[in-house]
Amino acid sequence: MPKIIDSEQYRKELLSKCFDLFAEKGYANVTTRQLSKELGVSTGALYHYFSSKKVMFEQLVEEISQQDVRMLSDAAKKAKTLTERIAALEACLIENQDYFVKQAVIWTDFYQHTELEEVLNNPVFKQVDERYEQIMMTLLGLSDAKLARFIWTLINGVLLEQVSTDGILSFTEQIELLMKMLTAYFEKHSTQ
Amino acid sequence: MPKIIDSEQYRKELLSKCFDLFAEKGYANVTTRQLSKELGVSTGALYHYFSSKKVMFEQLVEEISQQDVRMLSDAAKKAKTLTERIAALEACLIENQDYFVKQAVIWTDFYQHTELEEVLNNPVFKQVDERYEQIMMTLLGLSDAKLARFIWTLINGVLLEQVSTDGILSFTEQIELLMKMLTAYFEKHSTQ
Amino acid sequence: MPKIIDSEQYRKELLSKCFDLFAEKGYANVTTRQLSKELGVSTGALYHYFSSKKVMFEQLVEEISQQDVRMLSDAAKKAKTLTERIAALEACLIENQDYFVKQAVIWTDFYQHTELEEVLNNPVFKQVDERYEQIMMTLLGLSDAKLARFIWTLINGVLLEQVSTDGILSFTEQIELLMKMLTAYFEKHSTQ
Amino acid sequence: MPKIIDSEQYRKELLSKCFDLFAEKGYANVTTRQLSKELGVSTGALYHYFSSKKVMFEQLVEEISQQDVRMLSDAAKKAKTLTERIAALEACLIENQDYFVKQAVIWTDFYQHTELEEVLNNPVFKQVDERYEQIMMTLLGLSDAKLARFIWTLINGVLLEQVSTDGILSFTEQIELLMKMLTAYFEKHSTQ
DNA sequence: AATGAATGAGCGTTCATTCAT
DNA sequence: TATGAATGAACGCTCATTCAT
Repeated sequence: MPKIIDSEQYRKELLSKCFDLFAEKGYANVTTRQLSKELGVSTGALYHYFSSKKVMFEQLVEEISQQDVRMLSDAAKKAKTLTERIAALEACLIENQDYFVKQAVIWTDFYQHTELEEVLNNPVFKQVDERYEQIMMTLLGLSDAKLARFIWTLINGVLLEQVSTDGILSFTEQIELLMKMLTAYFEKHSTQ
Repeated sequence: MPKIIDSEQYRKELLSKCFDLFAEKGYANVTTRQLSKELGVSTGALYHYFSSKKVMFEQLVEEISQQDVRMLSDAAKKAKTLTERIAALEACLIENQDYFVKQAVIWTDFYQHTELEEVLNNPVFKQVDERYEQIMMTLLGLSDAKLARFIWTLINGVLLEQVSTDGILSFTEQIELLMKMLTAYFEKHSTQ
Repeated sequence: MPKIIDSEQYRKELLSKCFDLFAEKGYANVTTRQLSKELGVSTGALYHYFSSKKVMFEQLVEEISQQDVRMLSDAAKKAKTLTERIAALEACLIENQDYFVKQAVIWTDFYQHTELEEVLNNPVFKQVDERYEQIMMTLLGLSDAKLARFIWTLINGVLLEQVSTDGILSFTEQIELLMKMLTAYFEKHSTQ
Repeated sequence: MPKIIDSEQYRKELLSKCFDLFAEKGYANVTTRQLSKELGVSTGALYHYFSSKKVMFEQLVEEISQQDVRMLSDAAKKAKTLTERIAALEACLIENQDYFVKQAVIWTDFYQHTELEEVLNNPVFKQVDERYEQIMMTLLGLSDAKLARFIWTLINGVLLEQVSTDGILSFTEQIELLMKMLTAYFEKHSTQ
């Protein structure tokens, strides 16, 4: 029980430690006792850093979205042509497969456990949603926001499939297939 | 004998009545009291027909898969060419949009609340998974099981997106887009 | 664990059983576990009959006020002259000393743990307050509501004193003294 | 030596600052965090000056009793006849109405949260009780200790009534009425 | 077959108190 | 002295499940 000096720093550490637990069991199936045990602190300490389990989860979701943006932004930097961009996205997803699967699970869980009105009115989540749209537009050099969002939707579909099959189906294969579909679609619809 | 039939019939009625509740609130957020109230029976009666809440949910999932197969089979009957088949799938999904969204939510919820090992070892769910694979193969006239499964995965991605945006994004548009992508992919890869 | 048939009846029994506990320890110092143990039921059963600890306490307060009115009404019946009325009040208080002391403690506790606005706006408690006023007016044949209320106030002072001294000071003596004061006051101010 | 004096002085300052908080919310409803925030110190500092919340409360009660004695003693100084004494008591109570109401609340709270045996065996509180008795005897020139104590009891009844009605009933009126009763009683029983 | 009262482990949360700094 | 992060027992309450009727 060393005394924590950088409180903000420690809060983020706690968040990153609870990522796996929430991803594996889901919000409703993780108890605060499990959380505190896993994080190596008392339940009281948890409430010192987060005003409730719900708030903790929300802050985790926020944290994740920032990390996603960071990862995908980095992936986009070197790619120039559409083919290169698609390859870069594919590589980033495959490289960070475990992370992205967990992330997708947590988002799904979040939407499932939050009142819709609350989600839609929450400025943080509006912004997060827009960030995903934006990053997909930038990454693939698209001008159509809906298309960008749609591609992210399909990726999420593949990520969530991993959960239900525990990776029996090859993630790499599926992402490659998805990217081939995208390529076919772009080829067909950009030349017309 | 007639009593058993009635009882079985009644069990199925109860299941279909709890579909909406589970889809809207999620497994963990529905209490047995809510269920019994909604179904118009006592909690005791619920336990007469289902040995636990979990079993009830599992039987619902099974029931859903059978209904899915029925709906998609019907859709496939008249279609002959690949284009017609894709159109039929699109029409079926759009026509039963609400149902399929709820169904996808329930499946996701199910996987999130069940230990993986349990899912993978459960013969019922193995079979259900295979049924989805089979129906997509039949419907689209595919010989590649993985591809069939993959398409179902993408459809699920679009269905779940509806939940998080509450239909702000047009489901019809997205399904159409997905079908266009499939068409482009098939065109490109069947001629090679 | 016999199954309770007359639910309403049983609820009242539970209330009367928790009277002593609340009076001896005070609302905040009685836990629901203590209550359930003392009442011989599970904590769950408590919540079957009362929606919260607070509601339980409020219903107890209501129940008490009704009982008070009953006791004091009975006391008033036979008395005719002012002297007789005062004697009847004195007798009733002394006879039911333990009950009235506990009742006073619970009221005090209630006011101490409830937001004032809530008390003042609560129709039940308004009514209860008026009942005490009314019963004192009837009992002593007064037309002055404020005087009636004031006398009840003084009686409560004596009742609460018993708590802090645990009856070292004779309750009987003090009530007699209070009644003498009342008599002296009435004699002086009715002849003028 | 000067440090000790400062420390002692500071302790008393802290006590006087927490008077309002305890009076308004009650012992059980004030947390040590609230206390430390209100007093402008850390929770650690609180425990430097007081070994526990309970001890803090007890010392406050003691402090109050000393202040009461001081106020009532001052009131008694100039009064000579019984009529003057009663008027002086009345004036003192009315003038310091807010203080005396809070004080009565805290005493009541104290008795409600302390085991009786503990109160009765605690030399400090024995002494405090006697001080009240003494001051009432001195103030009213009484030789009967029980009568003195009884009058203080009635005054407390009126003070506590203020809490439950939030001053809707005039405190001044009620104290005047009480003093009239006392006068009537003294007149009747001193001439016999 | 059906009821709903009863159970009690376990939940999220609080808070008096401690102690490393 | 003084701080406030950390503790963990205990709180009010929930709810899947059982069982007397």
